[in-house]
Amino acid sequence: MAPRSPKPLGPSLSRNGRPGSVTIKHVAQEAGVSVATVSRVLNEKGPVRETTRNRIREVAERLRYAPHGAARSLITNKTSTIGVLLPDIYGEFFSELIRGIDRASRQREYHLLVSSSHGDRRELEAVLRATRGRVDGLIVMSPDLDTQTLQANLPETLPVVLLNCRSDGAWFDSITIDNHGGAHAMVRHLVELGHRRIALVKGPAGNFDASERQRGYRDALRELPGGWSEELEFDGDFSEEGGYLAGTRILQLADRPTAVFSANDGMAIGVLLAVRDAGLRVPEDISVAGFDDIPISRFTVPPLSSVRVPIADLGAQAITRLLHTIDMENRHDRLRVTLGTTPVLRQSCAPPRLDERRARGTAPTGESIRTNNPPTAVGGRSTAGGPQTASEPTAGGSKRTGSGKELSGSPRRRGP
Amino acid sequence: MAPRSPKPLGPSLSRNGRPGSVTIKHVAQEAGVSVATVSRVLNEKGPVRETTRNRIREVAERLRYAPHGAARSLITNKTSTIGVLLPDIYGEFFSELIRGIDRASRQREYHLLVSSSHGDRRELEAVLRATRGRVDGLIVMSPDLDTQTLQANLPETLPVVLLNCRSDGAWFDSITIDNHGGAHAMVRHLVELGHRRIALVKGPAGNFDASERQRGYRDALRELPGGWSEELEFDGDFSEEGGYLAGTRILQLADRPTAVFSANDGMAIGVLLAVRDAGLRVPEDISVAGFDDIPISRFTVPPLSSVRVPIADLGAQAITRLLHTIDMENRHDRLRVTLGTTPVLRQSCAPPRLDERRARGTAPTGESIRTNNPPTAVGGRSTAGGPQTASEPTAGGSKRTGSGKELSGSPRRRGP
DNA sequence: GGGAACGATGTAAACGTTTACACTAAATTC
DNA sequence: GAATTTAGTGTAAACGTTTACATCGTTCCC
Repeated sequence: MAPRSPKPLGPSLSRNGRPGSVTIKHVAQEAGVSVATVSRVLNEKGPVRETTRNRIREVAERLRYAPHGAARSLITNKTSTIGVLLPDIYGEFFSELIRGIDRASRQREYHLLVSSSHGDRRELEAVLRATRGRVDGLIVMSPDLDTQTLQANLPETLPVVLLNCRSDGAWFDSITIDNHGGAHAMVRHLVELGHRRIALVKGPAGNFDASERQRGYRDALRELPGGWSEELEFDGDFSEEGGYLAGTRILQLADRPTAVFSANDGMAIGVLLAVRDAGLRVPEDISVAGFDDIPISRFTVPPLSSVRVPIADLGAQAITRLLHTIDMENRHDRLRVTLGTTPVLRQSCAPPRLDERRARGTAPTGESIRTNNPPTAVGGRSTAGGPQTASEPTAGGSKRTGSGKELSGSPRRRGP
Repeated sequence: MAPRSPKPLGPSLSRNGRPGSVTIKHVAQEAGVSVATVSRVLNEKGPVRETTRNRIREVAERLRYAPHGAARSLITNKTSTIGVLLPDIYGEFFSELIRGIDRASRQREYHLLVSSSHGDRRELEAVLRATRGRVDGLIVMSPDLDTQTLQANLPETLPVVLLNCRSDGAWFDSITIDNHGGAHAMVRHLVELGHRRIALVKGPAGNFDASERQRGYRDALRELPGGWSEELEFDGDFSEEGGYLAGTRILQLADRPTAVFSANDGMAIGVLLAVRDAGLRVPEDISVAGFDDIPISRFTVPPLSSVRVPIADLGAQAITRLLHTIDMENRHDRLRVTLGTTPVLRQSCAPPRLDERRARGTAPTGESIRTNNPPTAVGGRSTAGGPQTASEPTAGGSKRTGSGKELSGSPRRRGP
């Protein structure tokens, strides 16, 4: 590629004519030392005389020298980059996750090589192979993919953390959110409110999160005499549209359910819409609960009960673990962590109507409809502990003179 | 670092003992050819005998060889990676943008090095320098940052596309969305509905998008006899909370505005909430419009009028331009593109009450409150053309028997 | 049959770093 | 004052590729 040429390199002009790429050689030449010394100064390794050091620093600064990443990682075998493989689309969840990962990695001076969509398997393989020599580790989240492909296409030495995947038999580290526990707790809560006929809006088939949440739903209902029934489970695809469709179908059931648990918030919002379009009210006529607690859920009408997921934690922990593995050269044993999820109760859930409860014989424990819960702090993250009551702005039932003071949550800037 | 050792390298064990990293040498040795030949086969350059080629391919496959990215880019001076620098937090907008960029770049077999937050200037500088030898080009979006720092810390040869930045005097390419035009058109629409007293919820000070939208708002009002007035402009920060606060203050005005234009949808949702909490109704008592048309805006109550922004386009165009610049080695002239934005009308805007209009003397053109617009296709993206009527599911005013059939828009999966 | 042209392959230089090792001169130790 | 450490620096190998050039057979064309 490069023509063979004599030694003398122009002061800040590399041989191939493109200016601007000043190398360590230029710095060395300009400072009148060898490249080794420059390298030593810049990496603060080995002893260098004070005066020399200053001179080199000054020259480097003046020439705007920045080491060539590829060259460096070629020899050090470190890229200070970690790869992030994400499923096709993840909306709110996605951006929050990236944010968590980014923050944690920046702190440790690592870069992020992100790949957000990998449709078919061949594409995934291509991406995987392409990562060689580009990343020091990999964070993979692909709830509808098999880990086989991963295992086959990655060098065994590459540290990998699986996020929220079914990690069947794979020897990767994995960090998961407690989908099952969260769903179970939320449905359990609905049951405690007095609901017996609770519909489910499922997530996409084959999706790990979706199936775990379904499992949680079923297990919660299994504790009741009636158990669960397939006819109360409706297909969905994690989209608002899908939720709307499912909601519409649910409302057409002869014996209408008194509550709907949706496998994510997006679909739950679709259900809310369907209920409204059918001329019914939430939660008076039917309760609705979601999963994920995306930011907007506090602002739906009525505010949506949901299951809070520690998304940012998920990312941060993945990074921590990954970098730890990278540091300890030797492979330690496989990690499996499950992060707790927390039900957050808002106004979209209430006890079923009195008459319905009477008809079913579930004893009422208080007045018919709970409106405004007293603000209570949301803390902890245990799944085991029962659901908690949210302290966020409640725009629920009817009039409240909101002062705005109650607005809580981290002041995240969104938009533009 | 590596100990000097004799030539013979184990069949698939690199010298430093870490297995798994099989190099081109291993392949060459195994296939009984020189590395040059292997390289030629794998890159499909130069003539190689059919049989040799097959043998090499087979060996490479068997050994799971993947070229070392860093080594390759060291010599080719191409990384097939482009860097993406984003502002701290961008929620929906952010993920959509990444998605657009990712899709476009993957198609061209480019990787993405993402850096989403760069707080202070020193941090940004560090990130910028770190990109040397890691990326072939840069996409930068930082609506509240000066381009000076960029210019100072990047090699002149690096292709850069600025997204939605004030590109004062910089010689970078820049692609911008028509913030001014969109805001202008939306406010203009409110005016045509009969509104005269229109409040603004501003974005964060110093933010480019925010200030442009404010300018659009002012320019639209300037066309009226009254003009604009500072006392109708309220501080915001692009968050729902900020919108709620601003909304509350707006409603407390003695002479209450009949409409509110918010610099983004998040704040507009906050305003919706504030109105509801004050016991008033949208759009009967007050109209509300936002900006960005984030997915959720179709599902608020009532559905929010907003300005659609071609986010994915923004990303895709940036990539296209960038790669084009990379291909053409020589620098052509600076590009400045503005992408049109499209007002999308939903149920959150209606003519002001009859009595109010009479009091102000603005002639009513029809009946008092427009409820359901006939579904019309949303197309094109011209800002110049007037606002368009949305065809999305309307959950507005009161009961509608939604069939779900009207649900349109791309079937984006969200969640989980 | 003697080049010329070409096809197939190997050799080795480069890319920009880091770092083991060699070397010198000064400082320390005995 | 000699021996030994130590600080400061240079030399050159290595990292894993790509590719210009050299080499060696063939085949082709008069």
